[in-house]
Parts: sequence; C-alpha cells; structure tokens
Amino acid sequence: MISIVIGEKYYNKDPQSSDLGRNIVSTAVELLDELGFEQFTFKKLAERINSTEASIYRYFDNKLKLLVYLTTWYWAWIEYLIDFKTYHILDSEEKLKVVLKIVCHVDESRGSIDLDGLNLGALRRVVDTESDKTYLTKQVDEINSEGLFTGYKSLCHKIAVIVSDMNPEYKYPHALISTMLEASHQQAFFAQHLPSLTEVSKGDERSIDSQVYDFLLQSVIKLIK
Amino acid sequence: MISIVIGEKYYNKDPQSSDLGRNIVSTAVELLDELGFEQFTFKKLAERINSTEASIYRYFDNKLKLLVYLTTWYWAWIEYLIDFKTYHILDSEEKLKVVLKIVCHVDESRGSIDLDGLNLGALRRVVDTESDKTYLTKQVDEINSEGLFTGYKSLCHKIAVIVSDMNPEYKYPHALISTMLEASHQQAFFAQHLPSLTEVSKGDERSIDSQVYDFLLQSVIKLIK
DNA sequence: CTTCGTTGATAGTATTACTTTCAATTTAAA
DNA sequence: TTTAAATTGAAAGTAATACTATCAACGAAG
Repeated sequence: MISIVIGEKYYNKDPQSSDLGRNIVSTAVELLDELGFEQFTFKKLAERINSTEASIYRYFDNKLKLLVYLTTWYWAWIEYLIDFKTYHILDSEEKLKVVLKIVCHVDESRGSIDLDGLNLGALRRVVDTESDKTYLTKQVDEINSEGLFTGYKSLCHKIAVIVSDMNPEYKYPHALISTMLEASHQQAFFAQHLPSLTEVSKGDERSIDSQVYDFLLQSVIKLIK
Repeated sequence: MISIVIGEKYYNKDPQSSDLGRNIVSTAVELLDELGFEQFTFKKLAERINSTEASIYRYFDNKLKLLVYLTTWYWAWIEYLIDFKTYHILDSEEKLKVVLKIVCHVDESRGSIDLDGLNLGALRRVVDTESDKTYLTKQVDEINSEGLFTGYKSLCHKIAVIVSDMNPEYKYPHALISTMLEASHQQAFFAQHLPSLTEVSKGDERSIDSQVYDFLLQSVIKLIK
C-alpha cells in the first residue's frame, strides 16, 4: 500500500489528516471534472459533501491552491510510476519508451482506478484540461517562489536526464520534455474537441492515448538522435 | 494601409464600427496585459475608458468572447504576415523558415508597434499567456460549433500544408504544427517565469524569441525529413 | 422636424470569494 | 476523569463580479 505525500506549503491544514480533508480532495476532483475550474466553487463543493465553505477554507486558501495541490499530487504519482517501472531498466532508450507510455497512459487498466480514494480517471481529465491554469496567471511568480511547482519541475528534469543520457550533445532536453509533456495533454484534448488541429483521431481503431504515444515517441527519438 | 476584419459572429456589434468600439478593443488589450484574464473585468475596462459596463456588453457578450475576438485578430494578423512574406518564395523549406520566424517574432522591430490602434506588443503578451483559456473551458464545444476557432485552425492548416509539401509521407503535420505553435508561447513563458523547464534563457546573449525560433526550427526540420 | 440609433446613468439581481463569530462536539493531555 | 485544545458546523456579513433592465439625452439621417 503506497501513498503520495504532499508537503505542507500546499495547504493550511493537511487534507490527508482527516476524513473531511480527504473528502474535500476526492470530491473536488470529481466536481472539477464535472464543472471545470471556472464554474467550480467552494460553496458547491461544500454542499456536495454536506459541509460548509468556511470548513474548506480551513484546508485550502482558494481554489487555485487546491488545483495546484491536485496537479502536484498527479505529477508525484506519475513520477512514482516512472521510478517503479524503470528502476530495473538499464538502456536509456528503453527507459524513455516506458516513461512516455506512463505519461500517455498507454497500457493503463480501464475503469476508474482509485488510489488514496482519488478517482484517477477524473484526476487525469482535470490535469489535462486545467493544469495549465496553475501557472497561466499573474500569480505565477508568487506561487513559484513558494516552491509550489517543484513537482512538475522535478518530473521534467527526471525525464530530461534520460534524454541527456541518450545524447549528451542534444541542446534542449528540458525544452523538449516540457513541450512533450504539454503536448501529451493538448493532443488528447484536441482529438476530443478540436479535431482539425491534429491527426490523432477518435475514429481511429487505436486509442487516442496510444496515438499520442506514437506521435510523441517518434518525435522524441528522432530529435534526440 | 491594411486592416484586419473579423466576422460578425464574434461580437454583438462591430467594435470597428465606432470610436467606442475601437476604444474598447484597444484598451482591453492593455488592461488584459496589465491585470491578466482573471482580474480583468468589464467594470474596470469601462472605468478606464470613461464609459459604462452596459455599453461594453452591447459589443461583447462577456470577457471570454472578447478574448476569443482578440486572439482571432492576432492569428489573422499572423496569417496575413505569412501570406505577405512568403508569397514569392517557392522552396517549401525556405517558406517554413520564414513562417517560424513570424510566429516567433524574430526580426521584429522593437517598441510597441500599432496596427488598427492596437498595441501589438501587449496583444502578443496577452496571446502568449491567455489564449489557451479560450478553449480550455467547458464551453469549448459550444464556441467551436459557432465557428469561433476557425482563425487558429486555418493558420495551423496553412502551415501544415507546407509541411506536407516538404514531405508528403510525414504522418502528423497538424499535430506537429499545433504542438509547435503552443510551444512558441510556452517556451517564451517558461523562460520568463519557470526557467528550469527550458534551456531558453533570459541570460543568453540571444533574445528569447530567437532562441525559441532556433529550438522550433531545428525540431521541425529534423522531424519532417 | 421627427425619428432612430447610440451612449450614459442608474439601479437591481444572483453569485462569488471570501472573513468573522460563536456554539457544539470530539480528541488529547494532565 | 476533568480540563483544555482543536475541529467542525451554522449563520451572518462584505465587497466584488457578471450580468440585465430601464430611461433619458444626444446626434445624425430622412
């Protein structure tokens, strides 16, 4: 039994320390998935869990911070999966393939898996659609100076190291990986909502996830070599 | 003297048809640049131009639609520049280079250029930071079905055609170009606010814009061949 | 001279994003 | 076992947001 632990700078009171806290987090994921970040409010969340706005504010300053907490949890989980599934792999290229599969959710068992009581399918959709909003705000520098983006940075760096390992001459390992991580969301989103922006297609016999994987793997490998 | 014309589905009343309308649009760009989309309101805009909320609502349904209008204007302008600067070029690779230069704002004369009374520097920053919010919302499908994303789609397609021209075998022209267009914002943003996510650096002797251009050009060319 | 269209001014509503206070209850410590 | 501390719920309040509606003043066009 594993558990993702998130540092205290993300919240006022550790949501993992109480039933109410865990309930706030897991219900927030589902409500964000249903309503989207803009329509999501602490009031609605409070109603859903039969609690009050004031109680939720005791855990999180505001909904942006809650979103930052959730995305950090998500990236920490991805990083855990990477460590777990690649620690025995020696070949860098093989390692990179596994990493991209994890990032693109290829080979993932269907249905809504739960970990720490979180609906991972919903969390993934929330991250796909909303995670960019954690930094596309005038508060970026403030949030960043509090160290709240270290989860994403750490993941990006971990993968960039594999890239540098494959080709120490390659000039843009971090730029490449941040671009690819973003593309993994975007291409899946475009396939669903703006299909003319991508060849990745809902109608294809292969899943969207494996098409995105195909696109990213092919791109990354070719660029590094 | 040229002028970018935006279709009527984007507004209730054509902002180009009156002083007030033009003032709304040009001041909106500056206010969005200053405050960011979340803090920007029609009330604040009305105060800045000594008008009223009600008057602004006569032009635009809400601030999302205004943002969609502005990004559409921006992409239309980029597309105009592409047509203008590449129509005499026969070689596809040469064409693509020019296109990427335009997209990355390389060779652009410094200072805040004005076109149609718009502060293009501010508009560009707004597009870099806020444009993703036009589609990362639960209203995507609705907005898309009204045809309001055709500007971006058309630009993406225009560049994808050049890619297909260079290599008809390449499988992902649209996916590649949408990824690169997004990366052109992101990498510039990361260099400014989250520098550990990219090798593009403020401290470099070359401008951020030309570093991003270098990264994108090198990537795109290598992937197509 | 009249009518239409545009804008400004004012007011009003429901919702959001919080903060504050207080009482009830549960938990943990002495 | 009592006592104090921490947690939550309940209720109320505030300033701002995202609108909508009404009406009067004004200028331009017929």
